[in-house]
Amino acid sequence: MISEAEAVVMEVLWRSAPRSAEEILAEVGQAQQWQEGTVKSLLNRLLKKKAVKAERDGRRYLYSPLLAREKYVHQTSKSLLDRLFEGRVAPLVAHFSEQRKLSKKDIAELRQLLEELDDEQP
Amino acid sequence: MISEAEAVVMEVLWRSAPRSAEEILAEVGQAQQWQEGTVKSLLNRLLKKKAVKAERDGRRYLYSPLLAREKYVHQTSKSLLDRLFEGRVAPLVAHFSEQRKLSKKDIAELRQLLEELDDEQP
DNA sequence: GATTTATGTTTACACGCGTAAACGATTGGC
DNA sequence: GCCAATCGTTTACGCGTGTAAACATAAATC
Repeated sequence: MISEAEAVVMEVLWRSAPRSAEEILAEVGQAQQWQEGTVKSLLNRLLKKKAVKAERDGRRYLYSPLLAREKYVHQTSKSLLDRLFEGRVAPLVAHFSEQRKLSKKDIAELRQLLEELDDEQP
Repeated sequence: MISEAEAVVMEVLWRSAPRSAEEILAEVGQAQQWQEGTVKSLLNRLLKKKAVKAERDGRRYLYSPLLAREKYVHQTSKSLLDRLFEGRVAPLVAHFSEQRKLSKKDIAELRQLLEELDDEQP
């Protein structure tokens, strides 16, 4: 599985790829306070894990994701649901509801979602 | 923060406490294939992190949670939401919905939840 | 009282991660 | 052709984790 720092790099590539190491650093350097070497290392680990691929572009490489964000998000979330909420979504929502941590926007979107589910397969 | 293996021990204590190391092992040994020493180590790390407390009971200790499950669940889930879903619940539910990973039960419970929210503060 | 038994405490060790420095190779400029 | 800049690759190092063996200690038994 892919680590948290690695995921930061992936997020950049998921937003737009292919990208060079330099570009990735540029996009993430401020927020993360990373040096160049750090990004290089992370990219190499991601290569080893087959989460990204690299194609030569002159003297440098351009990196693209092989692992789809959808898949990563799903694995990660499912693992959390399994560990904390018996593998189901509703208990998680209930938890946030009890903690008063549902925004208006959340509630509106959830309503919308459920309506759409109604219309789906009758 | 508390690690995944440590959380397994916590779950036992959250279900019922106080418990001895032996009892914890008994409850978790099958599933985890852990030796006694492993549980002892995890308990000591949890003590150091102030996630559990120990009270003497004759020759042994009985352990109880200091960290509330609610709190742990919240920290862990919020961190995931922040990293993957802009910090909000609805996008997570949408994700599982798109993946057709909402059970009937989930959907029913979500509906219920939203109805209850209606009734709350008018 | 000496030995075994039951507990807890200390130490260990390999592995992944976050973070980077050092090294190497290729290329562009003079 | 040599030097400097630009990339990528290798190596490093401390820290947390998963997993446990080794050690210490106190109580129970013979």
